Amino acid sequence: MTPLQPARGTHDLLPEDARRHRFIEDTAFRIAERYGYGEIITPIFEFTDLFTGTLGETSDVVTKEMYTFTDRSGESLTLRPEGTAGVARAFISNSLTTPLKLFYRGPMFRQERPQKGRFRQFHQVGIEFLGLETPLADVEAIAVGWQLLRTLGLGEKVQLQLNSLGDLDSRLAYRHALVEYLSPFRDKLSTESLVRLDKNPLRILDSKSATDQEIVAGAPLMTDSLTPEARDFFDQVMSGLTALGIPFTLNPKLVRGLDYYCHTAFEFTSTALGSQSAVLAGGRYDGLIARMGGARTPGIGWAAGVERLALSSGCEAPQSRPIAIIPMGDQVAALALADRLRTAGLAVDLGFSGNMKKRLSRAAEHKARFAVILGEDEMARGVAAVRDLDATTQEEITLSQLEAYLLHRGTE
RNA sequence: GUGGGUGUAGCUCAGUUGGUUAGAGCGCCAGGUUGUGGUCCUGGAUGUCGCCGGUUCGAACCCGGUCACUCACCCCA
Repeated sequence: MTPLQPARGTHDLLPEDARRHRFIEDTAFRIAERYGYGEIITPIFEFTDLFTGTLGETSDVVTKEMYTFTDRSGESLTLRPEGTAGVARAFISNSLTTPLKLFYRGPMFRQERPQKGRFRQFHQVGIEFLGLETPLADVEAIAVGWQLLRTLGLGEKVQLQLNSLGDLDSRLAYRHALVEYLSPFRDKLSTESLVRLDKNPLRILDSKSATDQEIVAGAPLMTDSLTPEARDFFDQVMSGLTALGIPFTLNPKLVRGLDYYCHTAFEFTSTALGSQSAVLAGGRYDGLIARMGGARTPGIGWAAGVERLALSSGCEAPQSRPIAIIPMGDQVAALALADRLRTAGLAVDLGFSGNMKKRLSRAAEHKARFAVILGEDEMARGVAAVRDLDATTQEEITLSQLEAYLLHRGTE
């Protein structure tokens, strides 16, 4: 028998963590809604080809991290490693029309070695804005992310890095220039980067090897290879961000992991996360949907890691405040009272064990707002002591009025 | 996938050069006490010392393997 523990890189979310998790997701959706986004829920697994065809042959996500399996009918299926491919597929499958703003959330799966802020089943929230090619769409999409981070209390802890990958022509030109520059350094580059030189040279830019960085320091800048059109697009994105008061820093070495990105690439990084610093990242992917076989449809989007947001934000998820009922006498009567209050929509914390003090302190731990003490004396007199745990005041209420009283106070 | 660190009670951790029935604090449970926000007192339960194998008269301790966690690389949100 296997040990009773969760599979590697997966976790149980206990109530306290789950509350934070849901709060982050809900906050993200609430904010996206203000920008006109609607939620889309796509399947957690898709045909394997969807991912191999769209994410890029060179990405590790495809080549060695996917949870791929064959079902009983012999179909190759894959647990989604990210959200955009599924949303794009849904856009085509359902013949949706643009402009379209879609929000998604849910689990993603990658078989990586777990570490801080990185898990095999992790959760993302994300948005996709389809159909507009204007740089203002990029600005607005980034604004959604910025609002989210600020709302979660991360405004000060996070930095927006911005770059442009340019259009296809710009990209090819730059790739060429970069390879040309790097080739003379072949014997000095790290072995990883040597592989990347052929496979995905842009990746060398964000290599963490010190010697690579020295070499890269003198490399031509991506922004210098932009076509005039791409340059203009990027300028408009920057001026838009400035107009909205969103601070950013240019990072000409910022690269996107997945193949389908062009033009705007951005990444909000947090210092609270060790080496997994990207907390919300995305970019423009004008070629993706056409490449999948749909009509040519530009798009911009981002995804944020819920666990990473939870790790770096100190935000407190609001908690419901129950009414604590402390029956010292007739417990059946207390149970009935609690049930009536619950039917009326109030949260009630009913404890049967421990002495008065213990129950009161437990009520405080559970963030109860009121404690209703049903002592034998009081019940004999037909009253209950209602203690306001915030104000530490207390008054006696007759049992017949108790329900109305709590309903009134509990919703004020 | 590669490298480092760590695995002892629910949690945080002690545990001497290998030596009897493996400990503490906190938490938990029961009872008592104090009627009004963590009190105090008494009592109690809980461990295959991560797992498997080896060395040894004897292993929580030494060795090998394995699993898990963790940090970094790779990659990525």
